[in-house]
Amino acid sequence: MGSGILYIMEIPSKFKKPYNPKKTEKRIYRLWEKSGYFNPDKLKIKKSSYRRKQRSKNYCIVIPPPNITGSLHMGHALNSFIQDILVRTKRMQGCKALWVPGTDHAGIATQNVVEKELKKVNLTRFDLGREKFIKEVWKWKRKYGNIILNQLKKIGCSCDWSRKRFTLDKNYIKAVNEAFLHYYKKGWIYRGERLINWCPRCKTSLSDLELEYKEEKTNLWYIKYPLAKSSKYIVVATTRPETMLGDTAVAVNPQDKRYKNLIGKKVILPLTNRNIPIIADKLVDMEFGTGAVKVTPAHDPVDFEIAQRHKLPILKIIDEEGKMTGEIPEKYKGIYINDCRKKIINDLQKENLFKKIEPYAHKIPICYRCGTVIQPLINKQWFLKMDKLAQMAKKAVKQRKIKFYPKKWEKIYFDWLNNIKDWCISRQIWWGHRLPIWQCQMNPKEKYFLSFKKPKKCPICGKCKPEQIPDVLDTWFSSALWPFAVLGWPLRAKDIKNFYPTDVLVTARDIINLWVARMIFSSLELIRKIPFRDVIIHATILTKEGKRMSKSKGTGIDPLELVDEYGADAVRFGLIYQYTDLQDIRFSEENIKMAQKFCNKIWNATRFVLMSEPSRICTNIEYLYKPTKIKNLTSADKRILQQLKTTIKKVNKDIENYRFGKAAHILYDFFWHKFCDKYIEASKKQNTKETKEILGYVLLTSLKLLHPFMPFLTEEIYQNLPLKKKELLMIEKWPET
RNA sequence: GCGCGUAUAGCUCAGUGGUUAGAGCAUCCGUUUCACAUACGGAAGGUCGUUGGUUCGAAUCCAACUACGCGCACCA
Repeated sequence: MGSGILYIMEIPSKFKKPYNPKKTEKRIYRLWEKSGYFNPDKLKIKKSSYRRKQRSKNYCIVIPPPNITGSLHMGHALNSFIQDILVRTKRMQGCKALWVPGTDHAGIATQNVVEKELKKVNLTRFDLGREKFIKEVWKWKRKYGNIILNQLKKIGCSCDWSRKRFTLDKNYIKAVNEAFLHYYKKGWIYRGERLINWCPRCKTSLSDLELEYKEEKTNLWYIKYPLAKSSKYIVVATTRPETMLGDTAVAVNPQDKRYKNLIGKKVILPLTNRNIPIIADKLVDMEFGTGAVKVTPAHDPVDFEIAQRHKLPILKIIDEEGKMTGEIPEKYKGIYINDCRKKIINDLQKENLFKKIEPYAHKIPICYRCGTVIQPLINKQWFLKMDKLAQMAKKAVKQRKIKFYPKKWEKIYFDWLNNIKDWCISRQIWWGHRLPIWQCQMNPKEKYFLSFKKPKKCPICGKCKPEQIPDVLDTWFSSALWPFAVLGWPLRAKDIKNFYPTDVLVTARDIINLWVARMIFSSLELIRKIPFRDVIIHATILTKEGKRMSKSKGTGIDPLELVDEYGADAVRFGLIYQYTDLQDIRFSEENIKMAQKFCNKIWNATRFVLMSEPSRICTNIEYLYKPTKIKNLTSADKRILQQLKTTIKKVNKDIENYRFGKAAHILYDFFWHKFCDKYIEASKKQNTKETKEILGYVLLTSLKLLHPFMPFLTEEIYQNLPLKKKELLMIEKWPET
């Protein structure tokens, strides 16, 4: 194994100019794709001290599937950079590293986008009908659904595209059916009449997690409810006077001395002349309003709970369109809630039934997909029992089988699971996984059965033609299966055997419960394994002013525009340089500029190494790994080799502990200030053979360490180094210490 | 209402008990000799949110307060 020194007369001409990412990135990405090494099946397992530390020879991350309606924003970019750093590092460390890409059909979000398109030509989904509408959505998906995945290629993501998945693929549907069947057999799926969140615009139910809240400035109306057979009255305070039409009681706190002698008496509900009781319930807050609350069981979650306890009648007075309905005076029927409110206020005023009206601000729930005010209403829906699943999910994190980074986010997880309610899994939209539930048409009672195919004969009555219920599953029901469904479950797939549980999940804090928690219990229940060992919750990227980046407000920054201006590596390094454990990152473009300069610095340092006189570089990679043959070292030589060793150790540790920002700082400091400022300067004075060799060695080792962070630049340089045995930096051996 | 997080240079952030508190960007001054002016050398810039406490010693630990952000809530 000789020294393998190659004397070169001229450096590649491209190094004479500054680094040009635009001319490089596409070509390098094609080179990687052509190599096939994004697919771990093509990788050879390498001996490496790092590989031995790994739990298995395989390493796997599944991407949080972006919605097909999505286009890359800063959050996606940060999310993807982290995953790519991990996968690229593990690949170089000798693992069969797999990063599975894919997209989510995103039920309500996608349906809304296509509905908006239809609206432009004055059509609604109901005009088209279910079948035609779904065809339109597929058409839309084929046209736009892959945009975001192609954007991931532009920022250098090394996903295995041959394993790309979509939540409505044939095989994915099998997984969803299998999961449904499993829960159904256990008796955990049931149909129930409950108070649910209803979006009158999307015309579907929503789970609690799918709500957002916005501040509403309104009034608190104090309404007099006359006592029956008396001239006295009790005053109730409300923000929604129109719901009084559905009141079936007035409730007070049992401890409240003011009302003690009224409990059990009746009041006459104004405008309707119905008699309703005054009841006592501990949920009533004596401090709020008058301490007496009107109870509208069909349209308020707390009132519903009170009604169940006291067996009160439940009067539904608001329908799925957001209009007044039911047993109410004729003049209010069929009008929208807001108009009805005005009418009611007017009518109550006429009868002098307001004690007072005071301004009041509170938060009201809105739909997370369209922003429409949510109507709580009573409705028959399908639910999944959560008690056992929640227990399992809690246990796995408590026993540290799954760890959150940073740990503080576990609290949000536990808080939700501790107060869990059964999961309403049915949605009244059309785009999604249809519930495999069929209804017998003969029986006057509601009878249902499960079937994945159209049944020839009704198994209940034996006569009728059963019909499948129209509902689809909550999008998050299918997303919850993602990590194992993409690897081939429920089949006994090789990938499941080799890559499951996956190693790490990288995501943002807003879907800890919506998605992460549900993956955990789904995996534990359905395949008796955790879905991943570590959960990285990264910061949210805000504007410099600390505001949320939003397209509609024009505060968003398009990462691809940054890539266009500074190059993908600069965006990657600049963003990761800012990575911390904080909940937010205020984005500053200055860091991207810094990284761009850093790219150029590396480029120029390479030029120096290549043209240092006599122009030569070690050509034998083995030789370069361990410059043991180098003797006669100066103190500068020894120092830089020691500093390099320390840098490798620190970078390893920081990547291992998911401290990516710190790793970037260390690499920056080492390369610029220790290697360039000090050692390169020193090398100019000590023009020895050893120095030239150390220059090459330090450069190549630095390129390897930098590759997960800035893959394009480092690969491009590597491809132009005069090395004898050269393949791709992407699969080069990670530096050992 | 309850809980969590943050507050350090003009800006974005490092820095968790120990000499004169750091980086990048921005500012000012100087330098184009041969890797790089996307560079190099230098300067200026901070009562480390406020108040109190623990300690020989606090940006760092504790408490309260203020501001901003986030999450949850039974927001009638």
